Amino acid sequence: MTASFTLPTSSDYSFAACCHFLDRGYDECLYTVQEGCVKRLICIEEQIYLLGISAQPAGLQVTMQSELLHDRHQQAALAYVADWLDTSTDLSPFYAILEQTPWLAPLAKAYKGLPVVGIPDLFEAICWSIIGQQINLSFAYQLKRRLVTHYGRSKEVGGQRYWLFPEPAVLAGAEDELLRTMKFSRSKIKYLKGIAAACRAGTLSKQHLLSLPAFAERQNHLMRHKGIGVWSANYVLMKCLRDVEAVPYGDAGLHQALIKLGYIKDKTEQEKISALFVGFAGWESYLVMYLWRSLSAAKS
DNA sequence: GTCCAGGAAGAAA
DNA sequence: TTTCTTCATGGA
Repeated sequence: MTASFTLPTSSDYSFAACCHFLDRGYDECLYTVQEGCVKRLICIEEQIYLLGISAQPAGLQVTMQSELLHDRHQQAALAYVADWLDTSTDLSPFYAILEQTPWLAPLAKAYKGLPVVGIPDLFEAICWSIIGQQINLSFAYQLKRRLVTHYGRSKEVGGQRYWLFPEPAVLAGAEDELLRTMKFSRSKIKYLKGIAAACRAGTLSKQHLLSLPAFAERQNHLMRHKGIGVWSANYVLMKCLRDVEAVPYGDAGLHQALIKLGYIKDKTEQEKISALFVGFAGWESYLVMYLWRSLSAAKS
């Protein structure tokens, strides 16, 4: 059975802009983007649903397919989509700042309505940050696909198989040698299994991170775990905890974008980069998002 | 063949 | 405290 709901969005919001970001040409295995419809599985209290998300005049249309549907699960699914796709942030203050900077102003126009697309699941967000360390993105997506299709649960709907990111308990017990054949480095294996064990044990949780009042505390709590450095901590805080002040300093994509726009000549100009973000206080992660988006030239 | 990717940890200086 | 080395693979 299929149920359909409407999720309101902020005024400037553009689902099309989301779709373009979600479908930048990488081999993503956790969702599909086809004809203006995003589909992915979601697991709520051991119940698996296929979500379909598309645009409608009043906001987003979210459909849920499953054998049975609990009201509580419906609310959780809508909350997940609202968090993932950042549907409630009013972007106009961000554009006001962006347009004051001539060399950045074109980004506001080109990607109008693009929010910060997140990764609501903490374990998934951390794993993705570790997988993506120091390797090119296409290889990172290859690694993620091997991990997900081997250790994740899946469901076939309409001839298409969809996947959930693996559970911490499953990855914690993964065989090192098998992960090696998937081309994970020994350090990535060690980091991923350590994070999996911490998440399974509950010593690392989104709920606890959210309870820490200061940004620096959340950063330090993440960085206590092997495999999470400054870049990963900030990446996770930006994509999962939605800390707007989280900037993944040192990020290769960030450097590329700023070089391409002519703001810096190489990645050594770190002072200039931090100076730029000072002017975007409260909207730092949005600037990062737009800079990343500016790297994929395909569509606007 | 070389360089560097959406870095991090451990060793060495 | 700062800098160097290693990790692993693949695309340019």
